Amino acid sequence: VQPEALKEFLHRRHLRLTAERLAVLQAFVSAKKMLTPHELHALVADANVGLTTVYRVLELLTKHRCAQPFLVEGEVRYAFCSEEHHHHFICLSCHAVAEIFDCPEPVAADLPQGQVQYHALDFYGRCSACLEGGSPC
Amino acid sequence: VQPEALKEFLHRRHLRLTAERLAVLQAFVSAKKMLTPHELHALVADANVGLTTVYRVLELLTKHRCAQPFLVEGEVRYAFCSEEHHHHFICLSCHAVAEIFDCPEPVAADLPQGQVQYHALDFYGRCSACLEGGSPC
DNA sequence: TTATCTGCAAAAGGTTTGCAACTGA
DNA sequence: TCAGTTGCAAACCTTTTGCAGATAA
Repeated sequence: VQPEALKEFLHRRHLRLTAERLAVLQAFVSAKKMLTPHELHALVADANVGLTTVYRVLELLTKHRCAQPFLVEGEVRYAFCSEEHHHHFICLSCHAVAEIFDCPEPVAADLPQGQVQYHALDFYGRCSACLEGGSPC
Repeated sequence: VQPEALKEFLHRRHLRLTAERLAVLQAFVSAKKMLTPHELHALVADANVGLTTVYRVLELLTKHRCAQPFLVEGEVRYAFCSEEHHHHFICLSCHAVAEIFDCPEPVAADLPQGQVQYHALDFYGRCSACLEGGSPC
């Protein structure tokens, strides 16, 4: 998400573009990995953004489906998400996230077909960086 | 899980069969839905089982892959899980869980194939009971 | 008998809320 | 100007831990 896109995103919803939101969003997007609120706060600490604001931005993004919380090994981690339907590849070692736009449209025979509203499909493993270098990302 | 199976399960791991564990497990299995620790505690309250014990049983089951925590609408909910590979159908209204053993073996083209260790596939919607009756489950 | 398990109370974390000051539009 | 936003501190809730008493094996 570029500054312009963010401005447009916020303006469409009658929300204000603030330095804090910009800082949080840029840190979040450029991290390209799942972050805990605490980790995200650490990334914007030098911009003097409070932890409360980090929580509020995450809530805002989640509500607008631009972020999604996951439970990874007991911790709540947020991933930045595109608006299109997609899945994820998540690195268990460094929590890097890659979006998978090629949906295999999973169909299980013993599923109550008419009742499904949506599905979540996530792949877990190790990213190439973590497989190669011993110390990851 | 029947009492005998539980006894065998615990004995194999040098763990003790207690009335509390039996009560929690039976309530958990027979609920057939995702429960918060708090909800599970309420189900065994008349058996005088403490909340701490509920947490400890859930931790034990999770460690042995007999339970799995999910993040559903901001809440941590546990589902009882078979040992075989399976997926889930989760009712968004009453949190009923159905295990899906027919795995579609999802393959996405743009996925780093060699790196995937496992995948999670979950279907969300409304169970028949909730679709029919207005007041669900 | 004894290592394990339980409940209670306290501690520890993580997340949310109230509020006064600040600020983008 | 003024509704929306922020940071701080306090409140809240969930989960974990320490410990003394109870108990399965």
